[in-house]
Amino acid sequence: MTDKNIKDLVDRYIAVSFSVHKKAEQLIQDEIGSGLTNDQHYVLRYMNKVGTCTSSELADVFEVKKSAITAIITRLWEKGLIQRTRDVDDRRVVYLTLTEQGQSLFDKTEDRIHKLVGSFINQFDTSEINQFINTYEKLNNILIESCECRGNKE
Amino acid sequence: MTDKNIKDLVDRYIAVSFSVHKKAEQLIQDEIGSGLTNDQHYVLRYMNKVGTCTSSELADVFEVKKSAITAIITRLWEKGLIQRTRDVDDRRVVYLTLTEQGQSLFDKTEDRIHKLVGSFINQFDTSEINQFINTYEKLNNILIESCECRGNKE
DNA sequence: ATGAATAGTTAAACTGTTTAACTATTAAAC
DNA sequence: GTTTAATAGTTAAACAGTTTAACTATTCAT
Repeated sequence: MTDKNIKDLVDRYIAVSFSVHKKAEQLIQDEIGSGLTNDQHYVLRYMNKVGTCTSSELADVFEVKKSAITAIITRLWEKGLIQRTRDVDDRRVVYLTLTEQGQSLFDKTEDRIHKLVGSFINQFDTSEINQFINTYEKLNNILIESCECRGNKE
Repeated sequence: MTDKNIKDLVDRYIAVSFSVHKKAEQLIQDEIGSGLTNDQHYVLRYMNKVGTCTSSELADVFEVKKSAITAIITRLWEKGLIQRTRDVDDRRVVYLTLTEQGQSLFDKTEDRIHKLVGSFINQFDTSEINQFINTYEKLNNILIESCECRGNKE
């Protein structure tokens, strides 16, 4: 591949990924309403998936420091969306779970997001979607490997 | 497509796009060094592309309010990377350009980024890259249309 | 039993963001 | 022409998210 091709590809990729990222965040923001930020929504999403987790686990998953998680968790906790429960055996550990309110908020939002996504994927055929997400995941693996080589463990 | 398929697709897409976004930002951060944030780099990138621009233009391009641009521009200006020049005809307007220092910093960084990207795209064949970015751009257009329908002009 | 490691929090500092008020300037209406 | 609108940009206050560094409390290891 020539240098110019690489340059064009970089420009094109940065432009489209910026725009898609921005638009997607905006659409999600519309669905979750003004009471929650996107990042807070992603935390609820993860907790919905795994049921119970800890701050350290969230810091690993979202690739940020634990103190960043504390800030987000505290805000969700103040909104009454999550619960903090100390482990009785290892009293350093705090288990995080969705409250009923948090669960029902997430469920409602997720419904709307699924409807929205449904309306988008009608416009692609299945093979195009599969091809796209496969390449995306392949790119992800290459980036992960590259980050590990460079010692960017997190 | 079934509801479960949609759910799986949403989960898979969110996971991979989060991870790729994070890794890409990290790799770019490694290349641009600690003196600059990613957002600041993207502003330099745009200015390198167009030569001269205004704050209002940047606000349009990056889809943020003008005051957010002022903050970023001021930080780049304090680092001596960009120049502010008042228009002599319309004295409300301030033209923004890269200083020599800003240009040379961007050029050096861009070289390294191109080398890095070059090492990645070796691992895909051309048709896969084209297919991927075409679908990505198609998705972008769908999202743009959807945002416009909902009145999210910016 | 002491010292090291772990889980989580707190505080300070910073970037990026929005809203709202403001200045300065230009354009439009009359 | 003067007054009114709109435009370009900045400033200030407030907030979310982030990191670093110091700290508490607890558990593990030797």
